[in-house]
Amino acid sequence: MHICYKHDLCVENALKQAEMVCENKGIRFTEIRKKILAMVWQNHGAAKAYDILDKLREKDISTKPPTVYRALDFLMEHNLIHKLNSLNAYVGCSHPLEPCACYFLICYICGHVHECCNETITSAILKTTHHYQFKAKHVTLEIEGKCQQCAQEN
Amino acid sequence: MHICYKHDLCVENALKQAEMVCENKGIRFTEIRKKILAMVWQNHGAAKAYDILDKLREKDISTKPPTVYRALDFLMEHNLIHKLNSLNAYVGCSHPLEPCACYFLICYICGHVHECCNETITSAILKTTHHYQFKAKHVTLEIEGKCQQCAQEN
DNA sequence: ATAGATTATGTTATATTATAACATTTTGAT
DNA sequence: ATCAAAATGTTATAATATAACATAATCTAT
Repeated sequence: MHICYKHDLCVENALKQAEMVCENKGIRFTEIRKKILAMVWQNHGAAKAYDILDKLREKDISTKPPTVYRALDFLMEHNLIHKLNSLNAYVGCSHPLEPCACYFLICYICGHVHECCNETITSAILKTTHHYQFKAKHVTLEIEGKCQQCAQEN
Repeated sequence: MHICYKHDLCVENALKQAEMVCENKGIRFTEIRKKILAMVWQNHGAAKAYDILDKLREKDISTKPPTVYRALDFLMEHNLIHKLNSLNAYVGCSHPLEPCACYFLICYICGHVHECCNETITSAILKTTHHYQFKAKHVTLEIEGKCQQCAQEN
């Protein structure tokens, strides 16, 4: 996966924003939630629930699936992460303070996930749903393919 | 779910088109595949793999998951059905002879799935992927919400 | 028409993903 | 300090999907 210059900053930033979101909303950003958010942010790929579980179990063997799923549910509810349904995996949200419909470019070579929140696509979807008088509540848009870097290299 | 005037015709048509696809491609449209395609087409909602399995087991108790998943994989490979990742369920394709990127409007009230293959959305996606020089291979676009009928009724 | 190759199906076992239900602990509000 | 609410712990199991190997059906070339 194409790496950040300093991915630590991404993680740090994500945690800081999460703190703010939770403070604004008056909800609790507990240690487990923090730890799991950091794990999802481990890189710019998508994290699998049971990989997170395994990692937690390295420190505390008694950790169980609901611990992970509850934290993931919490993080999703508050737009701190997104679930990628096509992968059954979870990815950090880069703008939790300003939630919006997000679309994902997923590289099947390197696993990199690019989140884009794109007016062009949003308005195209809106036009379509409006045409059918369909009241959209949630949009899943995941585009799998080969990212620019991987296309060059292969 | 809003029902067809004569849904039998939908099923019949789907099977006829599937015959043609398979004949064109020189692939085998076996009894199992036919039966499972018909089950997916049972209505305009999405069918769950294990519901199909249960139905098959009413006739032959020895039927096992791989039977279902193999048929579903075959049907997907040849664009006879689509998987809805947000539901883990499968829906018939209404134009298997002319495969294209399809988008789905899924009503969370009645379960109706509307397949739309919409130039507006397609070109918006194309514009975005092109911008990132991303070579898209597969698009998952599933829009959950309330369909027109259900919006009126509730 | 038949042997060998290919494709499809049967079967066993298990992997992967996720949740229900209830007990206990921690936190927040009064 | 007490009660209510929220979070976490724990047990059990549900739901979804695949690997691996055995057998059967079909196709292809002779």
